[in-house]
Amino acid sequence: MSTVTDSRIVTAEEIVVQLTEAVHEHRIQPGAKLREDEVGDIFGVSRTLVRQALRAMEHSGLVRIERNKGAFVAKPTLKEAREVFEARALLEPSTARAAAARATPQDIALLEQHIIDEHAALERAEAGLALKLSGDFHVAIARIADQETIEQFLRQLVSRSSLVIALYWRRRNALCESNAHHALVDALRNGDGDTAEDLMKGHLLDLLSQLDLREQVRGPVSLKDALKK
Amino acid sequence: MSTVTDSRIVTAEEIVVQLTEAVHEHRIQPGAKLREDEVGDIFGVSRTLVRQALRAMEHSGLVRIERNKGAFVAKPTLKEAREVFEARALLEPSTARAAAARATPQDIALLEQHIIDEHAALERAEAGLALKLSGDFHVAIARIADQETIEQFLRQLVSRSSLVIALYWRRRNALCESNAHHALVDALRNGDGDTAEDLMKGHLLDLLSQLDLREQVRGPVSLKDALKK
DNA sequence: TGGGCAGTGATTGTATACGATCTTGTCGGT
DNA sequence: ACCGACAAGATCGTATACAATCACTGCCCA
Repeated sequence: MSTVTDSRIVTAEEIVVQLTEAVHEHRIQPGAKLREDEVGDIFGVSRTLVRQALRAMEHSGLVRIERNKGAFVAKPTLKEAREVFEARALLEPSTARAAAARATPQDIALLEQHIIDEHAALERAEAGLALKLSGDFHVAIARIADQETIEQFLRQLVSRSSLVIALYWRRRNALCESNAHHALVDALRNGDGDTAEDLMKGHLLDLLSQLDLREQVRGPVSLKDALKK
Repeated sequence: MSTVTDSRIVTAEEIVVQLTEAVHEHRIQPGAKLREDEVGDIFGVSRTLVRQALRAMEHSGLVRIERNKGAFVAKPTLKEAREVFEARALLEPSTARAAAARATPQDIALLEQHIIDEHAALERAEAGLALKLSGDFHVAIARIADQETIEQFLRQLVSRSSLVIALYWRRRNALCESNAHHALVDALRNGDGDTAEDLMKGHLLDLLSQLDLREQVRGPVSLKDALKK
């Protein structure tokens, strides 16, 4: 089966979702080229819709488009990586506090199911899926806080975080232990905003500490970059 | 002159900039329809580029696109209006602090020129232009802080703020007195991060207090909206 | 007289076609 | 043998063409 979605209505948004998932789950590596014809063939649509999708992903920072060159999965620099987590540190703690004040039992149940799914993915050694679910968890909190604007920003930041993790994660084995997530859910259930805010702040710092943002030893983008001088 | 830019290379980005400016300066009202053919004729390009531009503006929240209906300048609801300023309250104070630690004499000079331009626009009774410049001032601070990610978010938030102001501004005459901006520049010049952060926080609260976010009494966009039922 | 319904024009959605630009491979000169 | 110019192929950028959908008008009928 060459086409992912046979006999289905494929919209640009659908392509964005599928590609985004693939990037989140690290099935497509940062720097990978996304040729318009190729993607179009896979989804069974013309380049028109593919271009729309790629532009959308460029706006959310997941894809970089170079004129007359094409679209590539973004490769955040060290600076960008730091900026992403700095922005998250500004947005998420307050949002967690707001979520604690609004979380309904249904919300809590949803988050708990989320954690279960995450564990299951880890046990099946599907690290990519687990990472994606972990990101969704953070977005879900913004949704519970009923902050659509921040949720939208956070979606972008979580996406870029996934790229950062693909590039700068220190030890591949130990994925973010969801103890932090568990504790957060507890705080939300109790409506304890102070604790939720602190836990979120700590959780983000913890994530950051597991990244290797000191020196760029990682493989260079292009040969030109690698060999210049 | 029917075309804004005769004998010039017009790119999608150019269209975004021009349209965005027009919205910022309130020359296009929230809710206004942006027909693809019409915009295309004005800029002398085909609908392809116009669609690209409108999609981009949709992503930044300045335009809302309804399938098979067309693109409209966004009309933030009361909730969205509040969210915009809540998000700014989270991002900007810290950013002002960071800017205070990094601002060079050139940066300060740039901001001061900004304030002068703003005053000049006010004296010429060009309220729209003054508003746009005022927004640029906030973005400039993020740039000084060297936070590209936050700068990008802030650009969107300032855009939407412009829409919010168009819809919910209480008294049309008194535009944001740039005393606040002046004091901020002073703090930045002195490298006083604490003061800069506090001033920014107060400035945003001040802006918010000048909005009428209680009830939506404002006039509807189209006759149909006005007369339905 | 008022509501439903089909026809028509206008507008958007998607695909295709053509031109521009970059990359790559080859050939001739030095 | 090496370097530069040129040509062919691939890929992207923009315009145009056609299909789908929507809004509106005018008609018909209760």
